[in-house]
Amino acid sequence: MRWSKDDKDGPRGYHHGNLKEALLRAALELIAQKGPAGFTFAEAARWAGVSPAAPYRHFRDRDELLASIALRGFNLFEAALKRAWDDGRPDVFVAFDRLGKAYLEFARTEPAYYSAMFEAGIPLATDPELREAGDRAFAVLRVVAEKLCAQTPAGTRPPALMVALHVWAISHGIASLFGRGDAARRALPMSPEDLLEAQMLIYLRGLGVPERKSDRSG
Amino acid sequence: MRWSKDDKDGPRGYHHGNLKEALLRAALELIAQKGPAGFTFAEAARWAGVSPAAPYRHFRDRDELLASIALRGFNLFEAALKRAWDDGRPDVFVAFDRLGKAYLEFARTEPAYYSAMFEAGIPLATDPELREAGDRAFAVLRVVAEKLCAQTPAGTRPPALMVALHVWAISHGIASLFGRGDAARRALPMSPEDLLEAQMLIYLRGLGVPERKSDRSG
DNA sequence: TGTACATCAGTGAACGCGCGTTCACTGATGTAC
DNA sequence: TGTACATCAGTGAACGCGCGTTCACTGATGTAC
Repeated sequence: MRWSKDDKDGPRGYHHGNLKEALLRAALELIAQKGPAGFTFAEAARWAGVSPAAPYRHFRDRDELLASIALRGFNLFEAALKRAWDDGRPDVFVAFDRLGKAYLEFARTEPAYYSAMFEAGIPLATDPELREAGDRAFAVLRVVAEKLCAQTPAGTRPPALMVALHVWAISHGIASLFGRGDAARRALPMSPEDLLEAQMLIYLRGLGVPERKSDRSG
Repeated sequence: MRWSKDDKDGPRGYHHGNLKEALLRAALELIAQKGPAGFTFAEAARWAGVSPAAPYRHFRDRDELLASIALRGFNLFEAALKRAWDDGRPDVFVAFDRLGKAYLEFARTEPAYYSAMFEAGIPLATDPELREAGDRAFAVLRVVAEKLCAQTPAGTRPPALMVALHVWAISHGIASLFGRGDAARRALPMSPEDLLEAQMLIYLRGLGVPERKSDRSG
């Protein structure tokens, strides 16, 4: 399928009408198929049903397109994490569990965004807008970490920032090693979701967060 | 610098003498600089000071060269982890801490091997030799996990395989998010080593492994 | 030790290909009056 | 409502480039006798 002129608005003739959007979608599809390195400006144009010169009206070059994808990815990611966390309702544990599952789900269902964000090697330092979007997504984890820390015994309470980084590292580790079912990764005796949930429960126990009555087993 | 004919054995003239090795080294250097996607057969040949047709005497194609690198990487990785673990001497905790640091050190000092092994998307399924090498490296973590589990209260003892996967995920998560100092990654308020050590200690506490007297702080 | 020969490991020229990029251009759209 | 014009968003042809790959070849090395 092609995200071309007749996608939704009907045929547009000479002007595409929504080429920028179509190029982003084409790039997402190509990245999902072949990884961030395996997409070219020219092929994205072809997918959009447009001449190879057309993309230059909308993006300076390949890297700018990739950065746009990462930017949008961070925004979607932030929204997905926020939605899952839902301000910690009905309680911190249920919400935290949802958060982990949402993380894995994002990595699995949006592999192109995920790899543009974390694996494509886009230099965050040089793009403030991108960096801020990444920071906003991380801020969600940061808030979650604060709520978790608030549950720990006051004497040995760890820094929330550190806990946020731990949560991120665990999630990213599982997502990138096991979370996307391609042939390069190995088979598992349990689902990534179960693996992550178990790991999070052990980690929380280690933090000294009191356990809920129901799930002692992990 | 070039890994060319006069590298060690003196000038060889028409025959390179050790081209296969030189190509592997050139590829490692190129991958370290530009990522697994950013190395080409032709450029590796140029680095080795050899015509673009020469590599075909030693590798069927680019993918075979990449797979060779991943294979060697797994072997080196296994050796590094084993060396760090040192059969759990002088005790499980000290050895486990060393293991984590060795993991991060490998990812940092051998980024080319590391990304060929875990990020290049080489299909493990189709290359038994590669898969076995990867399995042997993982087996080290598996043994470590068993020793850790042996320290936990018998009633709630978790499966060693799961613990091994957790240890791997934590290490990989930190290594790939924070462990290599390129511009794409973000600044941290603490070293990856400290971050990993703290996370491992919390995890062990959560497993119910009794703590050593000295380090209650994490 | 010397010679003839087979094999090995390179050369270098050539090819087709797709990419990134540019350029002058032109059809379509929006707007002022 | 119609017309003139400016601007926008595309075209399509062309370019140089580096890559992967092949081919007949040849210099170097090893070995049999």
